[in-house]
Amino acid sequence: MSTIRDVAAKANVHPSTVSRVFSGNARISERTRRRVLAAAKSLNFQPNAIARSLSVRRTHTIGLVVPHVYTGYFEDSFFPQIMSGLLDVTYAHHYRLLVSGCESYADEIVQTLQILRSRQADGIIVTSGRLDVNTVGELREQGTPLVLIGRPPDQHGDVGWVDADNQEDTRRIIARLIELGHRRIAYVGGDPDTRVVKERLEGYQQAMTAAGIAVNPAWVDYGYFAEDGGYQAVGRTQTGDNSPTAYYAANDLMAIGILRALRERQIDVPGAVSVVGTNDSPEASHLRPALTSLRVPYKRIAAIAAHMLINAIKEDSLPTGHQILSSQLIERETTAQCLA
Amino acid sequence: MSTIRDVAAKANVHPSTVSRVFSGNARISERTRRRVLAAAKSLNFQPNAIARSLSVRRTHTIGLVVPHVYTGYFEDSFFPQIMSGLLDVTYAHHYRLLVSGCESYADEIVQTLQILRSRQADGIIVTSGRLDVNTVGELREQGTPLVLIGRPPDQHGDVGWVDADNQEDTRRIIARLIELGHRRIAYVGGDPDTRVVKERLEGYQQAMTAAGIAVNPAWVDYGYFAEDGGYQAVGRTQTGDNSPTAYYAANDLMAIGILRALRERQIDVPGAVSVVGTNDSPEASHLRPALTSLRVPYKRIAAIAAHMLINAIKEDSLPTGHQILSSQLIERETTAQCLA
DNA sequence: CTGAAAGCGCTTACAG
DNA sequence: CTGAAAGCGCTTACAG
Repeated sequence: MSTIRDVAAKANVHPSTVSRVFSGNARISERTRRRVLAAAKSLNFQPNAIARSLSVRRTHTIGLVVPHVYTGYFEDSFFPQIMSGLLDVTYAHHYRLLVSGCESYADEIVQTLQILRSRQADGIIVTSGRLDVNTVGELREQGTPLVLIGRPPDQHGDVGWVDADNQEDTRRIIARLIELGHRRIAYVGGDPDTRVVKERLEGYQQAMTAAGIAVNPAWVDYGYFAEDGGYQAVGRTQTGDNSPTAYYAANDLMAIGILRALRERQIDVPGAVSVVGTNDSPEASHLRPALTSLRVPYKRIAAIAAHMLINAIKEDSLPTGHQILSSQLIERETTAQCLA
Repeated sequence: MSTIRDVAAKANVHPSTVSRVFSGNARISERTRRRVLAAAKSLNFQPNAIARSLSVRRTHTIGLVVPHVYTGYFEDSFFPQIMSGLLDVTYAHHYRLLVSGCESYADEIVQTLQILRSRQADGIIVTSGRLDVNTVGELREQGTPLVLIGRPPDQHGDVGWVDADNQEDTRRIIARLIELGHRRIAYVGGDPDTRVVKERLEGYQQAMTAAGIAVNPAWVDYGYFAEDGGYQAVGRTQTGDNSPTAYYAANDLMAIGILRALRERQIDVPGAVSVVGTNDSPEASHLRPALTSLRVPYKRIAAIAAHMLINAIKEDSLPTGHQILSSQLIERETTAQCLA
């Protein structure tokens, strides 16, 4: 592999001149530019990006750590959409994405810190929904640009972040179910330690309260984002007179589990019970009955996050400010008027 | 951000000593190791990975370029599974993944070459199913480790690669359909310029020929991996007496389109027509009727590819050899005895 | 076991 | 516009 010196020798110029023609922003006479380019071409030369990074202290790379061991993480529409949004804007800015796996929540933080401290990326996108106050503080201490997908703990409101309007979106869905005549409505969350799940629960309670409905604690359940979790939730909630006539699930996989459990019990959907999922994953529209689902704009969220991050990197500042995006309820065949 | 010199000063040793305690493999007295570690900790020091990479000429990173603009690419199970397999083994070897987007086939090659030539990664995984002879040659000329997911052109059989046994898998499926009594069987491929699509077509023809069935050219169609492509293929093939009683689709999305078209035409599945998809995507099992599909072990394929690549990198050689994995037909509710 | 020096392959402020 | 030099932050062969 040839270096800038080989090219310089061949073109009969100083290495710094070669550097200048490749860095693009220096004034170089057309004649020597041509000579250098010809020499470079004949040697199949391309500048070593690592050497350049060391010199300019910028890698043109943004980091992302993904929990590669969580089954379902990759099948859920969250990850692909995030990836797609991130790639859209990194690509447009000639950035690359440095991805690390991680095998637990704790490790997710370790990997994130490692990427930042070892300067492998100019900044990082953090998607963990379980960040606590201390972790965010530690992350910020690195002085490296950072933007969160999801809401930070209140003490760190000034970090850059972008999120869906989880609480309000859920409130609206529940209000809609109430409008359809439902009163016994179940909330099936994912991992209860997760911010998004708590926010959605808030929205649920808010809507119920606003309608003057006392929430039965038995209607609040957690399926940890798994198909079987949704299935089990039905077993725990369909217990007689007080059984829910509608389910809101915090992802589609759980909604699918709920549908399966209801089918087994010969409970008609949407005749007897309505079901709403979240994320509008590809299968939602292909199911029979087609699943009503909340379409969360993850791709746009990720794109905005990447924008914030890259802008901050370019102007050598830390990202601040935030953006909150609304989701759209796609009503299909699993929701209907309550006849109970 | 502190450097090795700051730590050295604080610990009262030479920078090279600090380097040695962090690189791990040099003999250092317990006493100075402790001193150095303490100094490092108090300064929140972590070695700059870029500087290290430049020095050791190794980035501990492997490259991947993904066509981020193709709609459906991220939703198809191919990408998430590849990602997951890659992450599994890169993580285990303390490697990271450098991901670049690309916006066309030509650009895919450009980005790949760029990553290799600029030495941003120690090696690269190439997933393009459209590599021609020249491109593979050019890629190899870089002298950088490279492994293909998918089969290379015949002239480059010695490059490292791993693939599913596309032809044989498809042959087996078609033979199975024939065993069920089907004779008018349609093959709905994706992009006809793609190797995998050609290989599957071979398998299809092989099975038909072996059973003494003359292939009607009208039964061979292409849906470009899109739902609507599958839908359209039904319109073009269901044309009277010679209409297929079974469809094999090269991905599930097209199979779903086929199911939709058949439903619209009130053609019963699997009573009148059988349908087989490919990839066993998450929705396959959630559809009604549940889709029979070929489960291609992409995750394992990717993991093996990453292994080959990292091994080659570690022993400073170029990957050669290949592995071919069989897929499994998951028979569900869309296939049955032919009653026509 | 530790230090001093040269080098990895670029960039860029300083001269001219 | 171009050259010469110093520097980015590490590693490692060479001495001792």
